Amino acid sequence: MGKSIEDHGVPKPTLRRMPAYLRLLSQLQRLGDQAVSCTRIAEELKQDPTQVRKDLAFTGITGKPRVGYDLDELIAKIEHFLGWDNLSDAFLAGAGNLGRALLGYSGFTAHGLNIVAAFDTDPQKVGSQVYNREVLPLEKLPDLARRMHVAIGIITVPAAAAQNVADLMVAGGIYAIWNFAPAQLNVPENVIVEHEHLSATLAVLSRKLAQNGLKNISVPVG
Amino acid sequence: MGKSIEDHGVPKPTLRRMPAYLRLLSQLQRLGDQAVSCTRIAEELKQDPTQVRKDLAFTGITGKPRVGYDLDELIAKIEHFLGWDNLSDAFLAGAGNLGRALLGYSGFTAHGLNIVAAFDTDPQKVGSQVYNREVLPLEKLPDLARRMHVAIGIITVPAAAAQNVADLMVAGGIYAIWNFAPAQLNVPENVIVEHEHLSATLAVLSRKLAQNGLKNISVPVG
DNA sequence: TAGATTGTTAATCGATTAACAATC
DNA sequence: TAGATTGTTAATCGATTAACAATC
Repeated sequence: MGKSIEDHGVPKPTLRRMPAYLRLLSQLQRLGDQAVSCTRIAEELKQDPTQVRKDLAFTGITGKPRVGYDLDELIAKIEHFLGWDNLSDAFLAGAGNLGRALLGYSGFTAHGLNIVAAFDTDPQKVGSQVYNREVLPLEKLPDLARRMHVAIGIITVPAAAAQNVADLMVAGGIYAIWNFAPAQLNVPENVIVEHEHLSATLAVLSRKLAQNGLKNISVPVG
Repeated sequence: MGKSIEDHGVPKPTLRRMPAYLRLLSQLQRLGDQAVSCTRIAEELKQDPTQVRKDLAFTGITGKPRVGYDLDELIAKIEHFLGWDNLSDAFLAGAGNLGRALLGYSGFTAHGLNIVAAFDTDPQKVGSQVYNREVLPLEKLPDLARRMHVAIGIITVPAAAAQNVADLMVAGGIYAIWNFAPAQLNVPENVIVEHEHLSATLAVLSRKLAQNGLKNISVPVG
């Protein structure tokens, strides 16, 4: 409901495929390739070549018939398209195992994400350092977010605490939330929320398993 | 390409919405409600009522006009539909922070998932216990998987190691893989793979941010 | 009964795939 | 040149949303 006026109608599936392109392209770049065709990309990623071509067209790239796309240029265009060519600061709430995993992942800076601090309510955790980031008391989040102009909030707290954390983030002027808690979040319209709902993926996996399970087991191995 | 013969055409988006229904329904159950209407569900989850009705119809439930669906029955039907009413054993490879987060999450048993052991190559980790699960050497995975008839493999290793781990899982007869590594996996056709690609979600978030960012910042707060 | 809700068919919307002319 | 590949338009497919009769 109400797509942004600024969004030039990029399909969400297209956006979700972009990182896979980027990964493959970086590999090819490391191998010393200069150019790449949609045909090649499609083969490697087991996708439809036309789909790849349409996806890439959204970045504004222009290719050469019989050659394909310039690799360096394509990578730059995709990174710019996603806004991964400049960093946004982020606060992470919930310094448990999942939070630590995200804090410890070094790949995010290449994805435009710079987690600058973590927050928790646990006095045992507050004051400690996790992968060179300070763990601060949760109640300080709104004030600090506002003062540091932090754009992104990452929620890795238990489901029961998620809405409260989201409220604090919104209060601090954060307007993009990446939510890992299995909970619905109610936020103002202008705040972007993307959910990482593990249970959604698990539902697909479970259902396929329940459907295919018997078939697979009944096939003799030797 | 080649949808399973056994899959009675359930749309993937429908499957992905099921866990959210289940969460809401359990909440209502705890509040003591006996029945629930699609209208109600749609309102709570901010969805279209017709869509909810269609989704629920896949579970085989029948409702009563003016009343809705019996809450207990609906929960049972969804759980059965997803195969969450009986447990599947799973092996987890990669006992880092993310692996630990999954091992420590107690909600999976309610989602049909029983992680019985973890595997790692790090001698420091091997032999230890993580949330009551033994951490075993990775090379033992195939043999153990086969002997224990483990159906599901969870990959939480770095991207560079993911394909090798997938190969070991397939060698052990595992036929459903839940992949958290930012890597493509090549597996035989009959093996189910579902990816938890954080970068895909991040791409959507980043793009929206890049598009809406200026607009949001320019709106005065007071 | 009146009216809220179900179940289902039809219309719309959006994404994928196919077809094909243009080009290097 | 011949032919692989791009760019784009048209056709298909699948999911969402609208419309509406049936029902309790």
